[in-house]
Amino acid sequence: MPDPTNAEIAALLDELGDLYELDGAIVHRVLAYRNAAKAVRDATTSVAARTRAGTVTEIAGIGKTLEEKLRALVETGEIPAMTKLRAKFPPGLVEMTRLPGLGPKRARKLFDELGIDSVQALATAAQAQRLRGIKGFGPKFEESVLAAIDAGAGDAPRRRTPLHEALATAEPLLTALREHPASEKVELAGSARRWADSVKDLDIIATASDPRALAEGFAELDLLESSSGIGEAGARGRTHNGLSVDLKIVAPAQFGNLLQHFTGSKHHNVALREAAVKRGLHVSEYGILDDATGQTHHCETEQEVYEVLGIPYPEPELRENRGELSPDFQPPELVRLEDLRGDLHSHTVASDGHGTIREMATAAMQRGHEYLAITDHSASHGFGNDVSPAELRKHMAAVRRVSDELDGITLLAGSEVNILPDGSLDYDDELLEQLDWVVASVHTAFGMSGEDMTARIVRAIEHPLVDVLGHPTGRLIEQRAPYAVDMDAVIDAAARTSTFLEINSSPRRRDLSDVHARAAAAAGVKLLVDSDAHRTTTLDTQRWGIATARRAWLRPQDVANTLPLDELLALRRGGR
DNA sequence: GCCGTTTTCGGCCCGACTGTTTTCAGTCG
Repeated sequence: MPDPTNAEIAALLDELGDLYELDGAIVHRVLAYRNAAKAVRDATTSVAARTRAGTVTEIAGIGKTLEEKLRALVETGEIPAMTKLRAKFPPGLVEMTRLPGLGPKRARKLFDELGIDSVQALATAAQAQRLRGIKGFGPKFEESVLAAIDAGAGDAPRRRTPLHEALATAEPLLTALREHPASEKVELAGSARRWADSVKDLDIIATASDPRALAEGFAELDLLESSSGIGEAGARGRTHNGLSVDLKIVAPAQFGNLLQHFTGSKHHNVALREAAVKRGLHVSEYGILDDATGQTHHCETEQEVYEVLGIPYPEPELRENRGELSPDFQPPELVRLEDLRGDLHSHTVASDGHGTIREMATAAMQRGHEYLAITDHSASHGFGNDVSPAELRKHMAAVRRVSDELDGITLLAGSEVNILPDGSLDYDDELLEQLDWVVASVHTAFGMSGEDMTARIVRAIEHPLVDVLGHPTGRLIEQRAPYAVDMDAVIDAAARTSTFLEINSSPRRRDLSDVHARAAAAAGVKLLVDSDAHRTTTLDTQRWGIATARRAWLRPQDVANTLPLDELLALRRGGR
């Protein structure tokens, strides 16, 4: 039986929290499960392995009791308490609590008193007006719960919007607000400001000379499909692509407090407030109350908020409660887009790209790059645009010719080679040896078992002619889960063989993820932020890869393509 | 259930909104 992944364990802990909540456990106990689930999800090593090794309680949020439950899970495949609770509460009950306005307490009451155990049963009872007989429930509740069910709440949660789509929606809104005569300061907050993989909605914080005029101007924007709640405090809107936007207009003296609060993350804010309480300070979105003086600090800027608390300012990308609030936090000098000197993964018309070698090279130069690897797909790509060995030889010659002809950029003749299901590559070594640069990636047979997939990828990493593992987990944000692969083993193999790991910058991928990239860097692996561009314009996707790198706490020295080409190549195994 | 430069017991972020209440519990972000 394979070990459960961190994501699987986290999901179980979240479910256990839900079940204990229905069981009437005190809120802090439930919160402990939710915190533990987050800690597991963010853990940079295998929690199952750490459970076996007896070091799992070193993870903040996991104590003796949870260690016991994790041990049972790892050794027997189940947690006894969970089995018991699952038998006690039908799964429909947990679904009911996903309805707005219906939490665990009231769901439990409906289950106990009316036997309602599913969203369907709830709808039937509400229609028959049977809910109003229960103390604490009335006609309004019946009405709103039916409306919510009608609107599809309680179905699968709505897909979060990938960041690049969200920012493409947000940027014209921000511009329009900044151009409005009544606006003063306008900033994007929320997970979009933290450059998260995806967002639920957009939060915008503003100050204005005439708040109501700004709110009305916002509501009238053609960019919005509808709006509501227009007033001096702001307005709420919905864009044509279905994203909801909250505009909050605040007094200039509190702009910093509000921006900090609505930038989050929620976990960062909770931890921040806990830390503040220990210093006799109480943080809210409106200010910081000082117990000692009874005074409330209002902060015009976010920097002031952290200053008053005596906490070093963390960049928004770091605010996930992953160590940025620990007492020994030193703000890292995070890598920036302008630190990159080149790009080591790109495609041309030779495979499935849309630009010629020269077009891609010229576009890379225009972006200030000193080098670009041309890495078209290999022989078995399978989409009708593969490159046969004979074609590859010609292609290599063409890449080198263009490289010689252009001043100011060096092209590497490379390939993105398929990792076949058995871990072998689909060009033979004799051909690979002639390439300047080899990216190895999985493009087929995603459904393998974790054990097989891990062995497959580790074998490719161990191949002496492979320079970098491309999009290591295969995930597509909000679309496809990573393949079952033991990332500890992959990172270990990469560290052992001096193989680079890629942060593929395609905004649909951002793979490695922030958590895995951080683990890789901690293990001494060098990362590459690559565009995987398929046309000249998508060379710009490196901004998303850099966002992930920053969320992974990476500094320039962690990212190899911040180096001049000769220094980068010297880091390859054996300085090949 | 976790955790400790107040504590191994007794705390555990903060505020707003809602509907059902006669002072508030539950829910949400």
